[in-house]
Amino acid sequence: MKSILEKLKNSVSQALITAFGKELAKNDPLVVAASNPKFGDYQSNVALSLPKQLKQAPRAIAEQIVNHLQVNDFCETPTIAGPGFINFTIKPSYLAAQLSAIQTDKRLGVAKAKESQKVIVDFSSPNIAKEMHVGHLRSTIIGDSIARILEFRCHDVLRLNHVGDWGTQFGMLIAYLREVYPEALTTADALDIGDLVDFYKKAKIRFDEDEEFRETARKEVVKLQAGAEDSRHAWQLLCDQSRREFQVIYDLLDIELQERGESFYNPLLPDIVDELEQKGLLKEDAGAKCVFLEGFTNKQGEPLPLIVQKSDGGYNYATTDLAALKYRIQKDEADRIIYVTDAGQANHFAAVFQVAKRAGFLPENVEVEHVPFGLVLGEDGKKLKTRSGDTIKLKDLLDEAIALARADLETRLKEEGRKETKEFCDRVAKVVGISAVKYADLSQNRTTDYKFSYKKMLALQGNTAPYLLYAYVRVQGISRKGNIDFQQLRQDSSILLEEETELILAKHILHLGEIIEEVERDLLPNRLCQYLFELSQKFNQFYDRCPVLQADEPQRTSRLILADLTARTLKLGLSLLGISVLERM
RNA sequence: GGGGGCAUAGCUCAAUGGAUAGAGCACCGACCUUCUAAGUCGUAGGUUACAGGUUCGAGUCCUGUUGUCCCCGCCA
Repeated sequence: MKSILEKLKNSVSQALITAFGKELAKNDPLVVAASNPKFGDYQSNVALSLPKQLKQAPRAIAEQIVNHLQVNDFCETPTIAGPGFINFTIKPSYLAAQLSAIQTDKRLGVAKAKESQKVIVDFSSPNIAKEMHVGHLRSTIIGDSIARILEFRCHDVLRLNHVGDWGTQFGMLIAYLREVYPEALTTADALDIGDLVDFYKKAKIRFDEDEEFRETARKEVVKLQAGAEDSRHAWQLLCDQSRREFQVIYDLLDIELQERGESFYNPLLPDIVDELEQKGLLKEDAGAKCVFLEGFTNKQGEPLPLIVQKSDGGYNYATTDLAALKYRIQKDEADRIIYVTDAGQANHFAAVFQVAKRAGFLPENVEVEHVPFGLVLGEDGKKLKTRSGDTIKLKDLLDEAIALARADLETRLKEEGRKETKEFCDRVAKVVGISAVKYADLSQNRTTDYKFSYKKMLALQGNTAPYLLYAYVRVQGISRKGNIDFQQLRQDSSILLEEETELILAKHILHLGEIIEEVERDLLPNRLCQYLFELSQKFNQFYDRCPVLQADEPQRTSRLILADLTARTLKLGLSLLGISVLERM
C-alpha cells in the first residue's frame, strides 16, 4: 500500500513539473509531517527553497504549485501559510478508507522494502570466558531491534555474534588453568562460569606481573593457533561453557543470534596481510606491520598506523575485522553491514573501513555503518557499577528488573484485592521487567549516554514500557468485557471518524509505515518508541472520551475497530523493539 | 598535547535546515455510580553553555571559547 506521504510527494513533484517545467523533477518536494497539528497533517516546504532558482517570491511559487496540485481525492484543498508553506489536511473519508484497507492486513499497511538487501547486523559480541555484563546490554538490545526492523521490511538479515573467542587472552587462560586446575581443560563443565571469570582475573594478574608466565602464555597461543589437539580441546570446552551461559541471557531476552566468533576468521588473516602488502599499503614500524592512515595523525602531525601484524608475528583485532569485512562482502554477499558497538570504537571502525577501501575489497555499492551508542550511566552520572565498584553482570541486572516488577505487581494485587496464579505473576513480572529494561534503552537516542534507573523504567506512567503495555491491556479488557472477537470484526469495515480523538488516533495509526522506513534508514529505534508512546497517549485520550461498548451502532463497531487497530499497531511496533505484550497485567 | 562526541525546562530526555523549541517526571489544581484512575484535563516552567558567521529561515551547518566524556601502536 502506498503511504499518504508518498502520494503527497508524488503529487507535489508532479505539480512542480507542470507548473515550472521538467528541470524541477530532480527537486525534492520537501513534504514532511506537519510540525504542528494546527497546520494540518502534512506540509511541503518546497516553495521556500525555490526563489533563487525560479526568480520568484516564495508565496507566488506556492500559489502556482497549489494551482497545479491534484490531490482532492484524498486531501482537503491545500492552503498556503506564512512565507510559503503549503499545508495539507487529509480527508476523514480517506482516512477511514485507509483504516479499512489495513484491517485485514497482517503488516498493517506497512510496505516491504522496494529492494530486498542482504544485511549483516553485527551485535552483542561478548567475550568467551567472561560473563556478559552491563556493557553488552545496549549492543544486544539495539542490535536486535535493528535486525527485527530490517527483517520486517523483508531484507535478508544475518545476525552475527562476533564473540571474542580468540587471541592472547586464551593463551593466558589456558596456561593458567594448566597450572592450577588442569581438569578444567579436559572435562566438560568442570567449573562454572563464575569460577572461569575468577580464573581469568587471576591469569591476567599473573600475565601482567610475571615475565616467565607471559612467555608460557604466548607459547600457548601459538600452540592453539597451530591447532595442537590438547589446546584446541581445552579451548573448545571453554567456548562451549561460555556459550551455554550466553544462551541463558539470550533466551531471557528472546534474542536470536548466529555465533561466528573471531576464531572463524583466523585462517584468513595471513592472506589479509599479504593482500595489503601486494597493494603496497603495508609499512613496517618498530617491528609491527602497519597501514598508515589518511586523516588520522598524532601530535606531531604524523599519520597514525593501523597495526595488522604485531612485532611478535601475531594478528590483532584490526586484522580480524578486516578479514571479517572482506568475508562478509565476498562470501556472505552483504549489501549493508551494520556494526552495533559503543561510540568509543568510532576511530577504529573509521580506520578499518578506510583500509578496506584502499585495499579494494570494500566497493562503493556496499554500505558499511558503525552504529555507535553511548554509555550506560548510574544515577551519579558515572559509568554504571555495583556499590563495591565491580562491573554489573547482565544476568543480575535483568533479574533485578524482574524482581522489582514482581514486587510492584504484588503490591497492586494486594491493594486491589485481586488473586492471580503464580504462572500469571511469573509471566507478568518477566515481561514487564525485561520490557522496561529494553524500552528504557531503546527510547533514548542511542548516540548519547543515558542514566539507568529501575524506578523510572518501571514507572507505570510516563514514557515507559509499562505505560505502553497497559494501553494494549486496556483494549484486550474491552474485548473480554464485551465478549468481542476482533477477528470476526475484521469482516465488517465501516469506520466513522467523528470525534476529534477518533480522528487524531486514526491519523496516528496510519503513520506507522513512515516511521518504520525512517528507522530503517537512520537506525534510530527511539523514533519508533516515540511513535508508540504517542499512540498510547492518543488511545488513552480516545478511551477517556469515547465510550466503546456502550456506544450505539454504527459508532460501536467503528470504535471497536479503532481500538483493535491500535492494539495491533502497538503489538507490531513493540515486537520490532523485541518486546512482547500481555493480555492482562 | 592531538582527534572525536556531548552541552536543550528543576530532573530524565525529544526535535529531517522550516512556522510560537516539545514530551515525561516532579510540583500545583480539576475529573472515578461509567470498558482496569496503571487513566484524562489544566497551570507553571527556556537567552537551546557562550561569542561570532552562513542562510529567506539555525537547537540543528561553519569558526572560536568554556565545561564535560571518550579515543590516541602492537587488548577488543
